[in-house]
Formats: sequence, structure tokens, C-alpha cells
Amino acid sequence: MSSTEVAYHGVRSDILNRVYRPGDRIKETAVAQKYGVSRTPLREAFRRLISEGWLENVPNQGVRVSTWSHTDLEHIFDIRVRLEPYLTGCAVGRLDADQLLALETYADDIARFSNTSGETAIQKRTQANHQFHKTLLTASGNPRAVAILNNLVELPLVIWTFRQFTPQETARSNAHHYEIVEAARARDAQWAESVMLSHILAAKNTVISRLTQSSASTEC
Amino acid sequence: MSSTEVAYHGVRSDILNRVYRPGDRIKETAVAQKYGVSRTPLREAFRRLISEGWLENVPNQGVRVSTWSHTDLEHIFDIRVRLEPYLTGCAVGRLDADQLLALETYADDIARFSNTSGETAIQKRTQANHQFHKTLLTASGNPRAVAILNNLVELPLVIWTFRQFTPQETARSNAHHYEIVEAARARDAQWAESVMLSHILAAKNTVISRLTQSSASTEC
DNA sequence: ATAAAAAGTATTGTATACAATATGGTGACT
DNA sequence: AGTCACCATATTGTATACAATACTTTTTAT
Repeated sequence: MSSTEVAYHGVRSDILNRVYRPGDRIKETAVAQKYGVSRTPLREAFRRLISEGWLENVPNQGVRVSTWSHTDLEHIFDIRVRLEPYLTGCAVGRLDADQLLALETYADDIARFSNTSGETAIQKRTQANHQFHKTLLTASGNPRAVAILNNLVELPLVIWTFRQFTPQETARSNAHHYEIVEAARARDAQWAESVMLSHILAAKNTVISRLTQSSASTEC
Repeated sequence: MSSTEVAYHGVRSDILNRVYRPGDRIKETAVAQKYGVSRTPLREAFRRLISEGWLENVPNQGVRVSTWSHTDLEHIFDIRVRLEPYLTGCAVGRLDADQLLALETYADDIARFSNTSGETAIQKRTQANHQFHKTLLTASGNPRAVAILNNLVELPLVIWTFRQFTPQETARSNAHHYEIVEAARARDAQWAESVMLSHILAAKNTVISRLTQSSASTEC
């Protein structure tokens, strides 16, 4: 792995783990030393993290960790609502038997780790969930759209969403996954698209309502 | 303007003007000298151009100018179809009197420069068209979505599309602009959304059919 | 003559030194 | 005492030197 990649993954996971928090200013020399790379590859990593929305650039003052407001989250979900259901519909006609089986396995994993508590379970659940959506969206055959969504639906948001789910919401979310697999098996694009739409709107409602309750709009 | 910005705009316009053509490999030292900057800011500019889809990175081999295939164009239009009409609908309720007037002025400009021939006219028409769409989309209030579309609907595609338009298609495209303004004045989001959908689907049809005819799928 | 290997060249990847700019604190003046 | 200016320090922006990797050409062996 190149120095640039080391720096990229390091800073990214530090943001995920709230070592660097939204609003924090990040100084190049300190971070470069921390990851054992020089400032040049670190700055390249910064540029990538900026383009992905993790960091914001302030000329001659370096970078800050991005802050996601209430409105930002609504905007993100509005874009997901337009793209993900559509891509799901595209994928339905293109998934082969192996991929359908994989989707079902991921759905099983998500359900299994939902019933387990602890940080590890949340991580594994996040992982399986990511695989499920990735498999589905990649099968749509529109890599540009998939890239857009990957940059948009970042892990901190997903993890935060999971933590906010009530048991009922979790059960509903898991049921959606199985229903999508069934719709895909039936090659019913409209059905799959519709379930995915519900899936995202349900998540949006959870995130927005919890955020309104806690009124900590800048916290991720 | 910083060296990084100089390099960014320089390389970008060179790609637009086909100094660097799709598939070309770009060597750092030569380009850095051309713009009078060192390799460091040039490489930062490259990272940005990569994230915007103009360039592709090959590890240890530098960057290549991206090639847009027939399928790529379809994918791009498929994303526009999902996002732009929606954002237009959002904008309708938020445009003030000044913005409505500005939109009409841009529509006038586009129409005027459509009747004039020559490179300058095409440039001015492109400029006015860009302003029209920018004003409309920005008013939607979803800056993330606007950023996505800006990165997607790049100038080379727009310019190429204009060149391909027949007089009838140009007239229809111009009429769409006026119809969108009228729908916005009437505060009819559904109407505006529908016209924008037609507008994009018409452009998609032009681009795809011309590309199929010329069968020069990698040319922009 | 062809193919494979090796050496030399060219190009990218990284580190570091220097320049430009911003930040923070101290002192002088009102 | 408060405010403004200026200097010292810290931090980012840029250039360049060096290291690692890929490409090309030449040479040698079959």
C-alpha cells in the first residue's frame, strides 16, 4: 500500500472513530508523523478526503473535519431516494444465481448480528449491510451512480443510523432486505424498486426524527 | 490564484480544447513546465481532475485523459434524469422575482445565440445555457446534488450536444427553457419537473442516436 | 532470426527544504 | 484600560532532490 493510501485510510478511520471530530482543524505535520509518512502523500490523501466530503479546505489554513447538519442529512437522503431505488430496479434483471444467493447470505448475517449486542456486532452488521447494498447496486451496471452513492452514504452515517434504530425498526429494515431478494428472484423490478424506496424513506425518518429529538444537529 | 488552481484550470481547458485527447497519457514534468509550476501543485490539480472524472489514475504510470463510451453517456443521462427534474421541482417554490427574470434573460440569450453561427456564438450559447441550469438547480437548495450534477454534466458533453442539435431540436430545446420559466412563475412544480424531464430525455436521444450513427463511440 | 534477459532511461512516488501566509502575543500609544 | 500595530511563531503552499518503479532498447543465447 502506498504512503498516500496509508494516510487516506488512517485519517478516514480516525474521523470515523471520532479521534478527529467535526469542526476540528487538522495540522499536517502532526498527522504526517503519526502515520509515518511525509506531508506530500498526506496532502494527496487530504485532497481525496475533501472530494469525498470528509474534510473541508480553508485556503492557507489547512483542512477541517466536515460538519453534517440536519439539512445536509435531508439532502443526502433526498438524493438516495432518487438513485438507489432506480438502481435496484436495474439490478433485478442482471443478478445471477450466485449473486442472489450472496444477497440472501448477507441478509442472514445482518439479521443475525442484529440480535447480538456489543460493538463488534454493530461492526459486523454494518459490514454485511454494506456488502448487501454494494452487491445490489453494482449489479445495476451504472458504476458512476454507484460511485456517487458510495461517496454520499458514508459509514459514519450508516453506523449512526443503526445505533438509532429501535428493535421494531431493525426488524422492519431486515425484512426489507429479504423482500428485496424475493423481488429480485421473481425478476420484478418494480417491486424491488418499491421496497428499496420504503427502506430508504424509513431510514430517513429514523435519522431525522432522532436528530430533531436530540437537537444535536452538528453531531454525527 | 494559487499554482494548484493555475494547473487545474490549464489542464482542464487543454482537455476541453482537445490538446490532450481521451486516452492520452499526461506526463508531469512537461505539463508542469508548460504552466510554470512545479510538480507538487500539478499533482494536486491532477487529484482534483481525477475526482471529477476528467483524468484516470494508473498507479506508477501517472494519469490518462478519460474516455467516454456510449454506455458512459447513457449512464450519465440516467442519473441526470433522476436528479435534475426533481431539483427543478424543488426550485419552483423558491425562485424569487429577480431569479425568474434572470432565467428568462438566459433563455433569451440562448435563443439569440442559437440563430447566430460561428464558434463564438456556440460558446456564448453554452455559457447562457450553463447559467440557466445553474440558477435553476442552485435554487433547489440541495448543494450536494448540484455538485454531483456539475461534476457529471461537464462542458465537453454539453458543447458536443449543441453541435449535434438539428434546427428543429434546437428550437424545441429553447422552447423547453421558456416553458420551465412559465411553470416556475405559475409555481407549478409538477409542470416544471415534467418539462425538465422531457428536456433531458430529448437531449439524451440526440446524443445517443448521433453517436450510434457516427459509431465513433470514444470521441467526445 | 527470434526470444528472453539485462541494463539503461524515463517517469512516477516520496521526503525535505524553502517561501508565503496566517496566527498569537507583546508593547506602545490614545 | 483598551486598541492598534508590529514582531515572533506556527502552519500551509511550493519547489526540488532523491527513491522506487515502469518502460525501452540492446545484447546474448538458442
